[in-house]
Amino acid sequence: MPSIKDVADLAGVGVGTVSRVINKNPTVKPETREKVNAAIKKLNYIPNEVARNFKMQKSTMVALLLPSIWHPFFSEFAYYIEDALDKEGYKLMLCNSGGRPDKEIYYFDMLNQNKVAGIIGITYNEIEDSVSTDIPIISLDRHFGKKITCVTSDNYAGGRMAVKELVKAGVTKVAYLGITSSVYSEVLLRKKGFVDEAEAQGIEYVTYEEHDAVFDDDTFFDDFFSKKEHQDVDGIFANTDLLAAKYIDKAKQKEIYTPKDVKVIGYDGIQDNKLFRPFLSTIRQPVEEMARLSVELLLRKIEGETLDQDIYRVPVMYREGETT
Amino acid sequence: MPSIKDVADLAGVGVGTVSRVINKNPTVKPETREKVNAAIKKLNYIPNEVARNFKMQKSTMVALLLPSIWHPFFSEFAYYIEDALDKEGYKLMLCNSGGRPDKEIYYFDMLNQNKVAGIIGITYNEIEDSVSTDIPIISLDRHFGKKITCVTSDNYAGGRMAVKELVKAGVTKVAYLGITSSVYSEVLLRKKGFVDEAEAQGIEYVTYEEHDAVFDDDTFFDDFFSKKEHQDVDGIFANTDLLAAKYIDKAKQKEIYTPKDVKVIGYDGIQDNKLFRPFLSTIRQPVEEMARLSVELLLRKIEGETLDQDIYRVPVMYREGETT
DNA sequence: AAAAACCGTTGAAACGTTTCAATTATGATG
DNA sequence: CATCATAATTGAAACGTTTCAACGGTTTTT
Repeated sequence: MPSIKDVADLAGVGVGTVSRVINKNPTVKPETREKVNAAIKKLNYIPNEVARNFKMQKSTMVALLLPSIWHPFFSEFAYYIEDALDKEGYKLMLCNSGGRPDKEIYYFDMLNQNKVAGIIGITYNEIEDSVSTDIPIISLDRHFGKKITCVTSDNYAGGRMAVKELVKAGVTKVAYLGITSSVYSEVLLRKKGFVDEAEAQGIEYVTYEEHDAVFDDDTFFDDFFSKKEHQDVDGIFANTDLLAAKYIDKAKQKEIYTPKDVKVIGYDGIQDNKLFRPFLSTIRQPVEEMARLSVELLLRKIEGETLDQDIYRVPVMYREGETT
Repeated sequence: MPSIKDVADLAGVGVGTVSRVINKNPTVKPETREKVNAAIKKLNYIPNEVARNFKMQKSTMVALLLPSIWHPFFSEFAYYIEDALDKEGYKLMLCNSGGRPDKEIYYFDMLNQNKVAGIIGITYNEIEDSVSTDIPIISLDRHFGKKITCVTSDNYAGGRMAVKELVKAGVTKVAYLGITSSVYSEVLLRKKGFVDEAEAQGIEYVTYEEHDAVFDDDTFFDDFFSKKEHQDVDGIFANTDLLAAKYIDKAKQKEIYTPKDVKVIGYDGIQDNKLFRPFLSTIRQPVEEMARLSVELLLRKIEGETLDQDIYRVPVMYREGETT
């Protein structure tokens, strides 16, 4: 592999000059530039990015740390993250934590050692502690404080919106279905929005939740359907699209049909092709916008800018499907 | 940030010794190791992976180059790739090419400059040329020759299997639906298997394909349904699950119902949750196995081993759903 | 007691780049 | 033509690690 030294020798110039040519520094005479470029071509020289990162003590690698790329929401999110990063000359490193705190910490350590330029994280952990580092971080859906900027959808508005739409569809009693986690997350506002709007509308409502550590499809729904106060529920707002889909499936087994007997609204809006049926009515998070905003904010932090907010909520919208 | 030098000074040893401690080289006296570890802890020293990569002239970064992480098949594949790589201490860099040749080449150049340890690629391009490099490569579904090892599912057997299952389900005339690309790919064997098995079974069959550059849902299916020789088709084998899902949807609009009027089998087996309906009958590629095999082979190439085959075909299986 | 063998340790060199103080070349001015 | 100002170029130093020839100390062998 030819190095910058080889190019310099062949072109009959100093290494500094070659470096300036490569980095498009304008203070180099056109004819010198010519010579250097000729030498570069002749030797088939390509700059060693690793050496450059080393010398500069920084890289253009951004890590995306999420529970699982396999999940449709995250894979769409990752798609836009990569696209946005690439447009700015950054590269994406993908880390699946499985939502496990130990793995999250393990990855944070690794990212530290690897001096990534920044991190976009979707974590279930109290990451502030693992982050003694000064690597810029964007957190999705979880607000930690000044140091870590949070990007999220307007979960509260989404919760209210869901109830409004259910009421508009003519339901008389609504239920909130949720999977909770042991850490605080903006996602909790979906429930708050639901409750507030149900009370504002003066409609009967129940909430029903289970912790993700013990969550099990069968137990969860069997419990739900067996409770007396759930019998007359005819409107469902589920925490996530996946939970909504599971509900619809389970309800069908109990001969409760959607949307005939019960209207269902999910949250996320991840369906984008014919493989996904039924087409859910849902509160759609603007995934692309959230991804691009995350990248934009992260890069601004990397550039050393201080952001004016430490939480950014992007508006959601209702997308009508076949389940209301 | 403390460096190895700082640790050495504090521990009162040479830098070489610290290096040996970090790298678990056994030729260091226990009490020295003790001292060094104490110094490491005291200074909160973490090794600089970038410097190490630089010095070693190699990294532990593996790139996954694919059309789009958004696609369910690729996102499942990526999930297992990341898992397998992480288990071996490697990291994953994700590159979405959009299937565009120019972007594929652009990424290959970039990966070269970044001296990644290896590449796992799902490409639509004649990549041999862009790969003057000696970076080990695994290619999914496309066989290029000795230099690039190919991992694929047994497409031919899959094609035959699909016909066998359709026949078993009682169909009398089968159609192959496919999207083709301009480059050779193992995927073409799905069609060959289909044709061979249809002839072996002595069943009527047609094949119907469109190039991906001009593919359009409406045109494709309107054309398909309008042809006289397609009227009595009652068994469909679609190139991919997504195409199968689209067919089912379009057929429904024409009042051709699945599986009552027509049995449909797809290829891939990407459905894994309740969001995906109907549950397709499909030829399932063992995604996890393919991913782990890809990583295993790649790492063996990275270690300098020469592999005994240049194409590895892993067996597929039939998974019965609701569409046959 | 000298020589040999072994063990543990040392620290300079090297990896390929960028940077910047120093140097040289070029051009303008009086 | 000498002087000065400016433009262009040079190359050593530095980034943090690994490696390895050399070294000193201890034990074993002769």
